[in-house]
Amino acid sequence: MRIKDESKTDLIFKATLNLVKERGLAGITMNDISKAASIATGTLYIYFKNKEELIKALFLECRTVSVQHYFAGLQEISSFEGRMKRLFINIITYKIAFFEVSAFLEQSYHSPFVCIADLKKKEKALKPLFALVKEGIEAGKLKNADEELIISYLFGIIHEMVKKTYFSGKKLSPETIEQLYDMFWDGVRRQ
Amino acid sequence: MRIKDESKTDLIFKATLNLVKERGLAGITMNDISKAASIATGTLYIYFKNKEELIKALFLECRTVSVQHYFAGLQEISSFEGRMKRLFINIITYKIAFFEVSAFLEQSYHSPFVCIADLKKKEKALKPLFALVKEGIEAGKLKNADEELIISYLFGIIHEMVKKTYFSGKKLSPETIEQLYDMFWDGVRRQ
Amino acid sequence: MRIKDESKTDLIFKATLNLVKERGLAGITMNDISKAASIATGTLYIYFKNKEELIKALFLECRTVSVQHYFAGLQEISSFEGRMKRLFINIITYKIAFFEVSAFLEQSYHSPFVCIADLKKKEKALKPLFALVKEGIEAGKLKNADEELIISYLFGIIHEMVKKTYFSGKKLSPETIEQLYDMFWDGVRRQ
Amino acid sequence: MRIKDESKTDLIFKATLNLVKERGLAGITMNDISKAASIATGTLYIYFKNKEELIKALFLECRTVSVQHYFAGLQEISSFEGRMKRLFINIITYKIAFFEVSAFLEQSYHSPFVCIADLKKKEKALKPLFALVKEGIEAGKLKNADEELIISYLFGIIHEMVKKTYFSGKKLSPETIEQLYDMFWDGVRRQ
DNA sequence: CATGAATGAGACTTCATTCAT
DNA sequence: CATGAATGAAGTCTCATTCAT
Repeated sequence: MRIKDESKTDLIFKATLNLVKERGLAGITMNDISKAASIATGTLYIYFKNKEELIKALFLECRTVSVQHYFAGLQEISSFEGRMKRLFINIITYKIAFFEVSAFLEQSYHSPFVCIADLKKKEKALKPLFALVKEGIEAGKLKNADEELIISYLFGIIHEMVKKTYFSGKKLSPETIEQLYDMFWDGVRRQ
Repeated sequence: MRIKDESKTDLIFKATLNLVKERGLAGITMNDISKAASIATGTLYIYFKNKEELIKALFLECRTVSVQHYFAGLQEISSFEGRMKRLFINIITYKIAFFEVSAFLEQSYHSPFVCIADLKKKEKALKPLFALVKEGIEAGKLKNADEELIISYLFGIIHEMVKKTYFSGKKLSPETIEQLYDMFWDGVRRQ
Repeated sequence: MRIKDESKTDLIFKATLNLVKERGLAGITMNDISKAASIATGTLYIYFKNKEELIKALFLECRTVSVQHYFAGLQEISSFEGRMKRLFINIITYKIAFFEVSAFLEQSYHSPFVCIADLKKKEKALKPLFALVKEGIEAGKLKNADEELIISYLFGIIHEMVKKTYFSGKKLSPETIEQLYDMFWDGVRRQ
Repeated sequence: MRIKDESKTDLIFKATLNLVKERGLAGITMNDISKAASIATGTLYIYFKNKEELIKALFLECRTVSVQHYFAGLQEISSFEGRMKRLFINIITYKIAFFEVSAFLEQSYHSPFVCIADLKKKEKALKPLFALVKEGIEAGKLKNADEELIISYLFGIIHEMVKKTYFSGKKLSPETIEQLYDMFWDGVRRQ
């Protein structure tokens, strides 16, 4: 018999992400996905109970993978400032490079597929980020604001830039990233 | 006669905005809208050719009204710093108060309903904002960055905060707005 | 607007009964039903939430109508024997004339559509029959057996005969009915 | 090798009968059957060309086995009355004990799987029963009615009782069987 | 032979749109 | 204009059957 190939899950995920990037979460059908993944419609239902489960699974996968990239290489850096910058660069670089993931996550929040319980888990995944911010505040390096406020500020800057970059069709130069980081940093550092 | 028309259009718009806020643009049907607006399905098609036109019209309406609020009372302020701050407060206050408008606009960008031509007009509507930023740069008050970069920075911060506020279910205190503005301002002012 | 025509429910019911008679409950699709009723598929879903509800509603309708026919004209007859015979004739005549109803009810019992709760209500509908049998027993005219036993005996005889008649393609002559009734009566009367 | 085959066929048959008893013939899939039989779906198709063949084969098997039970021990009884009673008891006892077989046969008649040709063979299998009834009529012991009428009467009584017993969840006591037989016998014997 | 993943036709159901009233 | 029942194309999902291992 053919062995159930878990790499097929990946195939399906990739096809879905590409379609969502192009047409939006609202505009894709199970038929679209199966065709994009070069498999039969019925096969989708071997790997996922229904459309909702497929989207939910993809959502969780995207979030997990995203967060892993965010924190890559961070523990090797000693200075707080270095880690902050590396984190910023990590996030924006990843979100640009894998815009489909970024776009999918964004749209999932407003979809009927992802429930609040799933969203709650996000904060857990971002704990190291909270810790880093807390460390900065306590060390007197960041403004004495609510951690969540600072994190919203961080992601807000990045999200908007990533979107703008994608829709403009241009590349994001290292210089622009540097400029953006400077704005971020000047905004949060204690002055 | 004309008055009756407009009031019904408004009714439809309001119903749609509320539904989108609750279920997302992907999850609403023409039937949902007509029920929420307490009119018959067929009546929708008297006022709008089809679903796409309805969404598009609502999109344009939302954008126009939004921008009007953004710039309200701005010309009465003389100092650049004052106008910048007032603009920031205007935008975030409006987006919080009319989250349904904000959420709808956000989702429309990724929908199959709003085309690129429609989006292009946005920049036109935001011209006064571009002018203000340009003025700040030329006056040496803002960092010497690309105007679009600064505007992305501005909206990024606000969008994220607005979303966070809505989903947390809490109110946004004037103090927090003040804090957020400080971060914004420290990020963009020339230092 | 077109007024929701409750006679359409009847149209759907009749189409369904005919199809079930010909192909069995297992072999019919919503598409089949809509075509047989000369309406669009979607229209079915205006009148019934889904296939299960359609079948269930038809089941209840068939049972109600059947029982009404069983007891027609019974109260005009004074003698117990007369009422018993009239009932027997009523039932077998109705089941032959409306074989589609009879067949549908039979098949519904074994379908995934009709639940036990629905079946329970049957006994309530047949109460007058139980009363008649009880009367006969207490008057010493029927064998002193459990009422349910006697009623099973009654329906068993009829059901089998009705099926046999339909599948043979022949008519059931009054003489044969008479013969069958004699067998029934000799079986139940106290001797 | 051949033995292994037959044991698997049996396994499939038993699984199918159980499922039909629980969910009805309409509600079972090849997947259900394979799971209930603890084999792979593909294996089903080694033993049966397709679903129709499986059901048809099971139908024929059930009928053959049923009839064997009906006539078991009959030739050892000398009196007509004794044989008649034994037959009645045999049939009802078997149908109660193997209700799944009884239910399956009943439902098969109305299914798209069993064709008329298959049904015709039934009468052949029941020839000894026809002979017995004929003997009774000619000996002046049974009413002078059509043999088929008497046989319908016999099976009708039994079928209804068997169904009632199963759905009530209770056991059928020997006394009740005796009572039912008395009703049957009083109904058919010449008086 | 046995397996069960893969297939895709066809079932059930939804929903944008039309139309008779 | 307003209505909402009717439509049917298109979506989601199931399941008998095939096939690579």
